[in-house]
Amino acid sequence: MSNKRQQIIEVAAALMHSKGYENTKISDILDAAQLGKGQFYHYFSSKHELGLAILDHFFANWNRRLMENVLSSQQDPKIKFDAMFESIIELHRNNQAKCGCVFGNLAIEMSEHDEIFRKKLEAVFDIWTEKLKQVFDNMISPVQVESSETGKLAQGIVAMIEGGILLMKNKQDISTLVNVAEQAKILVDCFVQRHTLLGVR
Amino acid sequence: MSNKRQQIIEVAAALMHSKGYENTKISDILDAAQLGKGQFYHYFSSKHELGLAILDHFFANWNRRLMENVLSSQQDPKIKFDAMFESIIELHRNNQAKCGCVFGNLAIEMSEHDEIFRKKLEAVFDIWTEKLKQVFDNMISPVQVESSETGKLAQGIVAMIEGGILLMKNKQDISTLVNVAEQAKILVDCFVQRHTLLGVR
Amino acid sequence: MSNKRQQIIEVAAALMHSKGYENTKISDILDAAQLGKGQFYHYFSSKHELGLAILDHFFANWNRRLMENVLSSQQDPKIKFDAMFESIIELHRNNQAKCGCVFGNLAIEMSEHDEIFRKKLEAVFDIWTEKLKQVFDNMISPVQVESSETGKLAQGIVAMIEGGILLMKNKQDISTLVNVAEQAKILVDCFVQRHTLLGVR
Amino acid sequence: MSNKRQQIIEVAAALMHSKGYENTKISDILDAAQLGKGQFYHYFSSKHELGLAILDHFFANWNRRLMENVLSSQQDPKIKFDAMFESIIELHRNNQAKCGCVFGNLAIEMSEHDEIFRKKLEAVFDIWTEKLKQVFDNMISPVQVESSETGKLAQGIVAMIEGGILLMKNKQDISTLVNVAEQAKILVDCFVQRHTLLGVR
DNA sequence: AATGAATGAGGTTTCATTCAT
DNA sequence: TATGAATGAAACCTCATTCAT
Repeated sequence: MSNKRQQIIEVAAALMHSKGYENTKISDILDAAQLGKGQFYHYFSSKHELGLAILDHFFANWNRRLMENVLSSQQDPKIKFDAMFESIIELHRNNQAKCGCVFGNLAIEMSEHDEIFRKKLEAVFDIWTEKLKQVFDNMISPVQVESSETGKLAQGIVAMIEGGILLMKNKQDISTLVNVAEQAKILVDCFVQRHTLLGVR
Repeated sequence: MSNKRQQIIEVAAALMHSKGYENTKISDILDAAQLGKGQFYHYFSSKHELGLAILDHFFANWNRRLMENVLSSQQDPKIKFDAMFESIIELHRNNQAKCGCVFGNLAIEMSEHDEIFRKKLEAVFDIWTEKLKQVFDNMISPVQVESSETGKLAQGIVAMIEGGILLMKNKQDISTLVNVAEQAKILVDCFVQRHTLLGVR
Repeated sequence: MSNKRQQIIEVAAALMHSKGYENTKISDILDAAQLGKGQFYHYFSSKHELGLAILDHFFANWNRRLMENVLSSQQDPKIKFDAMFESIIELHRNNQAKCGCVFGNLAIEMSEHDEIFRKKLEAVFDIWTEKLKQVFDNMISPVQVESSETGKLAQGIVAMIEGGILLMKNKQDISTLVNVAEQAKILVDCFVQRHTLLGVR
Repeated sequence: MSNKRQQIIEVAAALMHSKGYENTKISDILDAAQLGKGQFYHYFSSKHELGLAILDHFFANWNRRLMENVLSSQQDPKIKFDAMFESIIELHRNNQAKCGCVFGNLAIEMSEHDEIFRKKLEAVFDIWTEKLKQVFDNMISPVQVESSETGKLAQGIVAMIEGGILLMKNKQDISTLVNVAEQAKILVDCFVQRHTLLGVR
């Protein structure tokens, strides 16, 4: 895979994060990457293919940064859970709280009318939910709860984060996300308390 | 306000809910409304103005249906809270869980690059949050908590709903939203329990 | 059907006759018709649709001029047959023997890769063959031959004419077509002689 | 002449036979020949030059297969004439009756706007006509007819074949060509009969 | 000889908006 | 009001050809 291709992906990824798929024009990309008019189709067969490549690019980064480095580390599950929020908040603080979550953004823009995007994005949210579920399982272990319980909690937490980012993007204010993260922690604390108390009994 | 103008708004609202602002073409609207191509600019000065009118239209409906009829009714706050979820879930079930929330959709598409849309949408979420806050205040009354507490919870709940709708739209499966609603209720229950117990003391 | 649409068809028909489908560019058409850039798609949904409209236009003219006015007239079949050649030769003389037959041209350019064009063109050749068959049937009537005999002769004559036009276009010399027409008449004379002699017996 | 050059010609010939000159893209050729994108201009100065080389390639094959092996053999002229049709029909049967005659195809596509192609193609048809004329001269020998008579017949036969192939390509049905070949033989039989009877007298 | 990146003109198509009637 | 024609910038994409290595 050539260097230029990667360069295009990176430049375009920033544009697409900020402007969405449709509103990112190929000419914008080529201008930003300082490439000639005909170059784009040397590296991508279509704008759609680029969009998917960008999604893969974001997925890879996110997977490494959050799923592997944070949620799969050997630390205490509570610490991992908190670290996830720190990482997410840090990211959006760097973006002035304006861009939102690429996955959420694209889910809203593309899911209804593009099945390929929809499936890829579904995988992102599924992986996230599953990883969080494992973290929650560990939080209450050795107590065992019906497996679907932690899975449902995990989905609720992912929803809170995505919704929190959405509100933050609209308000262009990071504190919105910070507050929603607090609420998410409370929900998890509730859950843990309920189940560890039960376990102790 | 003429009849035709309202007709355009209603037809366009459905399109914009499903396809977003940019992907809704004026010609699509006029085709769907069975109006001549020149009609549009008699009623709207630009596509942008139509977009805002549609947003107002959605706001008015939503305000009446949810804010007034449900959240401002004289019923028990818990019942109102549950009724809100029922109403939301009913709406999305009718849409085959595919369209998502117009406000969330437009927030993601427009907030970063269109300040007017951003402000209007911000108002929607602010009103919602404020109304919910009052419901939560009533749930724990006569206990008094620091005002910001219920406000933060309300924001968390709005985030959960928006995030739940986002995940639902991506999965095209209403059960996602149903589950997230459950989690939201749990969070509120936790809150209420914590504060009413304290209050009793 | 608007005037401009017809104007575009006529301008484009001349270009497509001379340059073929692919080599006729929409910008050429708009230049020739003195229309602005965006006009084309007001009248046609695609270049392909225009191509088919042009084909219909040529078909209508050809059908009226040759099939109806000449081959369906009440005259003696031999006279009709000769008149057909005169009409065809006259047409190509006016074109300096350069353009060839639109139907033959498009058959060669489009048949293999465009089923819609192929079918429309097939209809042209089928109608022509059928009309000629009837003329031949009349030439030898009241003698009856197996029906397929005159049909096969008719197909052979159509082939000669199309091939004659092809050679003429390549040589840019009308005399090629004139000679091939002579040969075609000889073939028909042979046929008539063989069957009327038999009939006399 | 290098090996690769010949390889390009052969691959491109097949493409150009099926798709014509304009619709055969250099990148298609290089893909099909499994060569790098920069290779083309080492072997050809332009697409135009390649087109002419392909024409020469087809001409050489055709000349050997039909003009020399068949029409110039030492056999009886009637047998040679029939063998020519067998060879042609065999060729098109192998092509599923879809491609048509390269020479006819290119004559229609190129003659009007490319004088070099036109001349080369004219030579093909002239050679063919001349060779057929000799065959016909031999059929009626020792009877002598005015030389132009057999020449005109020959041109008529070439026209029939090209027209028959054109109709066959449009119908995608080999039986069209088979029938036209029958009609061509009838025309020649007529001619021979007329002149040998005269000659016997 | 060989590779694939680079160029850039130009192709079809889209669309918000304006104009003429 | 109402109609649809007109405009033209700009979108995505194609492709013959040239360049750098």
